Amino acid sequence: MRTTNDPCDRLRQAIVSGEFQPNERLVEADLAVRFGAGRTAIRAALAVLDQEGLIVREPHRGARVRLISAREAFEIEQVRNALERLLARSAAQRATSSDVADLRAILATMHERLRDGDTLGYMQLNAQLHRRIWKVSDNQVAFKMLVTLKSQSIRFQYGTILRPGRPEQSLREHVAIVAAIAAHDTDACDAAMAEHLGHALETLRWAIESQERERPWAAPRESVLRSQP
Amino acid sequence: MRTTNDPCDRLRQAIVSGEFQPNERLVEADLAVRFGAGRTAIRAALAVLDQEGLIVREPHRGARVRLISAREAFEIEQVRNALERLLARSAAQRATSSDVADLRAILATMHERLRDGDTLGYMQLNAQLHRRIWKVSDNQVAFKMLVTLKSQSIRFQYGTILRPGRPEQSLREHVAIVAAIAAHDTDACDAAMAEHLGHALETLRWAIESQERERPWAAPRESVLRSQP
DNA sequence: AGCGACAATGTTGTGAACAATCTAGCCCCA
DNA sequence: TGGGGCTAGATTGTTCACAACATTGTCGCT
Repeated sequence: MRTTNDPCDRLRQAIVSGEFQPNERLVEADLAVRFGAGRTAIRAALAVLDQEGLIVREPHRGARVRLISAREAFEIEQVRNALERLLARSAAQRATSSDVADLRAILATMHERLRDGDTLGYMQLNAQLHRRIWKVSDNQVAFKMLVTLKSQSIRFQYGTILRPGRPEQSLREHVAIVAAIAAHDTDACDAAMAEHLGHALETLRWAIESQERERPWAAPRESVLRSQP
Repeated sequence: MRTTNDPCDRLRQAIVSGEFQPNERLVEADLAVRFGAGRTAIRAALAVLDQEGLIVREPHRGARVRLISAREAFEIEQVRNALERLLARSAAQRATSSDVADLRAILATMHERLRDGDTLGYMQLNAQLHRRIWKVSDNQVAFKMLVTLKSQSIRFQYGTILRPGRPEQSLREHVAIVAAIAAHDTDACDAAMAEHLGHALETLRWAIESQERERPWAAPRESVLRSQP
């Protein structure tokens, strides 16, 4: 069953789930019949998605799914890095024992998934853990930004887990983060999150490079990949 | 002379410049005649401004200028803090000698303004210096976010400069930041920016509290002001 | 007087029609 | 054969009218 009928949400879902390819044209009339909505509603949805950075609109030429360049993926990941560290600090301050229990429960399930080789399930729990931390830290502004960033960069997230040995390392890092939160150790939590996301950034770089190795024609490669230490 | 005719920009300008009071109703038809645009254009503008967080829209009840709470102002300032530190690091890596010269020129002018007691001019140059640093760091994603955040929190920025002794201290901090950029010392630049924005956060808290002391009835005060160390 | 139903008014949401603009295919001519 | 201009179709941008909804003031009843 579908939870919302808002064309905006449905279109967003369709884009992030890869139902529409990058650079694919989004014709208002087609979307209208597809979602059973009027062209006005579609138009409003496109305006929102444009603001969110999921699509690009050119005057009199319509909207297309936005293709996130490798360079932009790095920028997004860096911003995510900065915001997650902020929220990690805040979470270490505010976390209640109930919060910590939740986080540990997620961690335990992640451990199971990893043991069973359920990589996809692990990834989902990974995202869930981070979201739970965001919730603990209780910063609405940063929260919304992170959600938007996530939807923009989702296309790049899939390759990152394929790196050999990465899931095991990732789990260890998450354990450290939750431990720091439980201990209310702000600086340690910041450091643990920084280390985790530093590795995530490194892995993203690896994923993009290996992807470009397979099909170097796919995207016009950006020159400045290695910019951050 | 007016630079743009886009109703969205004009409406945004009108809101951030205080032409519309917080919580004031924004009736589409009125705005349409005021800006000489159709209701459709106004509608699109409202959608954008809603996404930017400058207004709130309720179904069938129209749009109002968003009132930023003190709590939200803190959240915004914290996010700004995190992003500016990121960009400061990046700027320290990438800055060319020409960039450094520009920054030093701005700094010199700030010094003059301060000596002449031109506080408003100092504030404008302050913003200009920060923007120049953003440009050096060359992270489009973070840049756009910072611009949006700035427009949201502009109402709170005015009080901060009034704190006794703050401008002098602020200038010293900016000098330290630019010095770190010139030396390409990433960590020092991060630290200098962190210190600067930490003081800015503290000053914001002071400004809000003194404002509430003058008119405690103005806004329903949030309970958790002192949340960050 | 107090209170609830209800009409009157103002405002937003939506669909249809029309105008403005872009794109692609075609023809004509060198 | 290949390129330039032109027409036809497709698509977006805009206006208008009207329906849907919320709010407010009024009237009648107790």
